[in-house]
Amino acid sequence: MNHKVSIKDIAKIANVSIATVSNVINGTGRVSAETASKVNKVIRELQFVPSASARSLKDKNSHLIAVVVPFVEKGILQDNPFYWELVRGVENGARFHEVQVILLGIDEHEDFSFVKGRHLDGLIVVGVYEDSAAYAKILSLGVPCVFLDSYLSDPKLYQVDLDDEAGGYLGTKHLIGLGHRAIAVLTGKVEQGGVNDHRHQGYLRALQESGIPSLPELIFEVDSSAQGGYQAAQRISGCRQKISAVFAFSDISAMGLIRGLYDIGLRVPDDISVVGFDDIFYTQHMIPSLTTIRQDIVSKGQTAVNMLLDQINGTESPRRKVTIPVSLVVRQSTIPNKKI
Amino acid sequence: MNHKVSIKDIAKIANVSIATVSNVINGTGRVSAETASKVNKVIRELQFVPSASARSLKDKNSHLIAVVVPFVEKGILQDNPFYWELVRGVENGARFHEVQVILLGIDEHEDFSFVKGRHLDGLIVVGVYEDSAAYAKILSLGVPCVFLDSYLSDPKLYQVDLDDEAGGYLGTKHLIGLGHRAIAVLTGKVEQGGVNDHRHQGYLRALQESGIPSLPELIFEVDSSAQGGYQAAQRISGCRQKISAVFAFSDISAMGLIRGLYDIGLRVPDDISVVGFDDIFYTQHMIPSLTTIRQDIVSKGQTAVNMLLDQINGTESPRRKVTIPVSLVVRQSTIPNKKI
DNA sequence: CTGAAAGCGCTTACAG
DNA sequence: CTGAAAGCGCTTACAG
Repeated sequence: MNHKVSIKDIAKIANVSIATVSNVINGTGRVSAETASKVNKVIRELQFVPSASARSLKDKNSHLIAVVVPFVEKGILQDNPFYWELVRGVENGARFHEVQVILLGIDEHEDFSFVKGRHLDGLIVVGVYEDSAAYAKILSLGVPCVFLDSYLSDPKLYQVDLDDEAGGYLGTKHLIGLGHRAIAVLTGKVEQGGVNDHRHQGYLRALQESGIPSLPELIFEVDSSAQGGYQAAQRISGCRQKISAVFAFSDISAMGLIRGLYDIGLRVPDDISVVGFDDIFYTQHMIPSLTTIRQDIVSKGQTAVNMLLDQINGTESPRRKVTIPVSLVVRQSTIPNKKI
Repeated sequence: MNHKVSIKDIAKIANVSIATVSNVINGTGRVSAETASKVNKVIRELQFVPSASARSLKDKNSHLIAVVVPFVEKGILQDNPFYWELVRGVENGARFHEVQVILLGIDEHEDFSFVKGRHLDGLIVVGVYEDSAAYAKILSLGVPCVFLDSYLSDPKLYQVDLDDEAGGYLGTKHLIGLGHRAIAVLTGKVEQGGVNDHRHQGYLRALQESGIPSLPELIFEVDSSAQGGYQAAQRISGCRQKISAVFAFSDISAMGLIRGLYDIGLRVPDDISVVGFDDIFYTQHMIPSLTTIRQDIVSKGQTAVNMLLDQINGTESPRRKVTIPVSLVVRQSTIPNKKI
């Protein structure tokens, strides 16, 4: 289209130097009100927008951050809608600060060269493990980061986590309160000290508190996916222990589980009670609606952005680690244990 | 951290000029194999990554595209997981071409200055209407665009749409085949010539083909959301016509509807059959699982990226308009009309 | 209060 | 095959 207008064009038309135009734009230096308004007028007329590339070439910051999420398989992002919620939160928080968000899936071969290449101001990293290659590479980048759901041990790191232990505890406690004793858990992949491990710890604490022994055969380490939950149904119904309740560590696996149980003739909640985790938006529309542990995913994303920007701007907030609270939402998928 | 290494550092160490380094990096000009390998070695050693800002300052293209999606309310993205699927497709397609993706929610006040500011190479725009302010502004930008689900009349525009009319036809035909005659539709917001209008046209065609009169009282223009579907349940059960089947133009509203019907004592499919639209991943895990019109959302995103990049690179493909096919997936939510 | 000039890290004709 | 130089659009000391 129309040959891109630059600061030079503005300067020429406004009859000032480019330095002055720059000063007007950035509110730096001292400019007379008169000159400023003259320049601003021209800027408006020509719809001038400063070049981000030129700026970041000098400045050394790009007002660009990336949300880094792991791929499931090569090249394709996780299909858990959880990520969408998170990204919505990040977009929302970033927008408020005039920063733009690049979305980025990574696998173990990612070399993160784009971080340098694009002069990214910072990274929001979701779910990396301490011993992963990605983690090491990210740290070596020396760029501001906020880690989500990662439970990293280094206290210097900025992290946003959920109170997973409390979630595990609350869900289990709820079931115990309903008279259930043989409570199975669908943990998803358990990494030492990771999200699911913490939820599991909460489960154990609740059990212990009520003097219920924890049985290893009640732990099902199946995939955190609908398929994973679906497949678990078989194993649960075939279990020696007559399981009366299941706590799935993700709504998505709870959904698969319920469907799986249904297909082998078991009804929720009549035959088995089920508790999920996350409170993904559609849990309330399921039949039966799902009792679950609620977390505010959008606010998690917003919190992460804010921490990242504080870090970038040197407004070092004292809080390096934020824990988002959870709560229990009781719906229809859990009822008192009838065999009591 | 370590003072950013530039092309100059490489040149100095490799004992060549910066022009040569540039040529090696880009495979341009003529460079002896010897020199090239020497330069490459230094690049590798210093882990040099060229600056995207500096490049785009010269080049005039940034290898950055944006996915533009409308906000529901101010500042927050739609919560329909449909968008996540789409974004996954775009990320995947873009990755393959070494382009990065900015995610951007817009409302009617968006001025799109970031497009100029960031020198974006192109835009993938989801669901804008011909008479919207956003549409006019986007066109005036003069930047390559691909419009998704927008049904714009200008034949010059690059567009990816779904075969919505066929979808509307297939779903309705399926219900008619099962003996249903009083078939209600939950349309979502109908814009003249838009997505839902096309689906509605398909519905009308199927009806007409079977000699079934179309009754205006069977058209429910409720929100394409779980809430919208939920609220429609009341009106549907209270309708004069004894409705035996409902075709919801989104899975998300079908889900809300089924739940709403359930809450007032109506069972799907026994009392009412329901067909959805989209085949969002969890439809197969619902109880009953949902009969729906399937579209491949991920491939829609991929197609859009490819068209956009062809356009950017001047590899003008002859196809300006691509229509993604739909198919019917029969599951448990539809059964023969018993009152026949 | 305002302007001339250097420089950010590249690419691209143009010489040689 | 290789290099010196200009220039992309800004910002930032530094003069005046």
